[in-house]
Amino acid sequence: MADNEEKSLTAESSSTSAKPSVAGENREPITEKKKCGDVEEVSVATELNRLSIKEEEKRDSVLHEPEDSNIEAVISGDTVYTSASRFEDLNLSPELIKGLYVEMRFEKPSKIQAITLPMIMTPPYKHLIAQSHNGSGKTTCFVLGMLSRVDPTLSKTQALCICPTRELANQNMEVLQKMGKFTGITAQVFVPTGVPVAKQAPVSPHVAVGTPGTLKKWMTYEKLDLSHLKILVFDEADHMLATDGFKDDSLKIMKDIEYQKKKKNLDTSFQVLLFSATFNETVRKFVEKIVKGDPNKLFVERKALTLDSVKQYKVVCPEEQNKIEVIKDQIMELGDIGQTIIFVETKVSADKLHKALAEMGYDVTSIHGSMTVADRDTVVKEFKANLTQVLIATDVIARGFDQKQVNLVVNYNLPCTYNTEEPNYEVYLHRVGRAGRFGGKGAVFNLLLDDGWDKEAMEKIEKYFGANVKEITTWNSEEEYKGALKEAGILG
DNA sequence: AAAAAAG
Repeated sequence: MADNEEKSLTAESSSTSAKPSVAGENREPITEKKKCGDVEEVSVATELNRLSIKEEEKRDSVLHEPEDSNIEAVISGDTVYTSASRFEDLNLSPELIKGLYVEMRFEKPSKIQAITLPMIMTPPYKHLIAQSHNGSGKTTCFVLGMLSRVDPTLSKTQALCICPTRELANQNMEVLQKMGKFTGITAQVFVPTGVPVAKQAPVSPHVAVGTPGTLKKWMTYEKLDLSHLKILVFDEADHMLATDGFKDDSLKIMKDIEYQKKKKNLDTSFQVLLFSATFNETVRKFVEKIVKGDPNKLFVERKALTLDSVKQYKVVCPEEQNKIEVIKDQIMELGDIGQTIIFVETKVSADKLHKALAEMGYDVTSIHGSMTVADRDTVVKEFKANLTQVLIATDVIARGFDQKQVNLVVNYNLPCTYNTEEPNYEVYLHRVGRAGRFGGKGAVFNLLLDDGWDKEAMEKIEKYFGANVKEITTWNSEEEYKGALKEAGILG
């Protein structure tokens, strides 16, 4: 109930939405253009290199960026976008600027923010498909994008963000509320609460954030009117539009928005932003078809996606039971290494591992989709408050979950693709990305069995990302684990 | 068989 109450972000009086300049007068454009049909292939590598030298000098900035070379950008149309080296370059309202500095405590845009924010905010508002590394600041891109495009004086829902899980929806809502605290913009999260949607009163927050099922419900019961929508965001877009993900729901919501607009004889167009750290070839092709009319695109080369700051290790355990011993003896007894997430494949194995460790007297929590929403919320709240140190999880929190203190990720099982022999490369990358947020240090332990599939899958993953995954050669050697964690920089 | 969902 409380979750679905409309929340005002207001702390001060509102202002009209800001419009950024089309191109900076005194700044150099980020692009070197090469004509290629009606689309221009644009290399931003030169600019990025220049930026990284600059950033090297200012070491103490809040946002530490992982290396962002190997980015490929395609800009459509004639608009020249200028990389925003400061938030002031974006013509944001003073209230939004205040939110960025005072509430978020940002100093300047991260690389992905510097590049995409002008693309998002400059009219004509083009669609954007943007890929960038885990922990590089994508959320700020689309949250700021939504906030900057909302007119606070118009009491209509103008921005919508669709997320794959309630946890991510809640997390994005928190960021939005913080960033927009001084703007007067209202926002509401749409996730299951236990109260039937049919019994809810109609609402019209400026910004809506939610999960597909609940959003669909609110729309079909005509409790949420999106006929004035200006901007639609898909967080974890590759999963939101994947066949084995939320493709049908996502397309249905897009159709319903158009229908709502048509019914009121309003312009049916709206800007679409697609953000993710991963876009495999299949999804990428499909995604490019979804957003019509030459979207701006930003992609990262696959081999450049793994974070250098997060060291990866693998260890072959003779028996399944040994995995629990590794967790017990090598991880639970380490002392101060920050927080840990242990990923398992199924809900049942999450419960089993939780029970096993609890019986040995260890203080762990777990989260998966069969738990009550109240329990899920509590577990996340406690973990985010640093009250718990070890969290066992299914892939509910594989994507997007942002907790800076997570230094260690354990893959109790390697992620596999359902009904195939293939490992799930995307999920692997997302899990690993829970550690080392915003350039922080991290380590990953992959617990393998000696049964063939595990080792093969691990090798495929290494090859796919060109990753260096070092082997811990003796599964029960304390020195080796400690050495690994010291090497990763998370053990003193 | 992860996830979302008064399906």
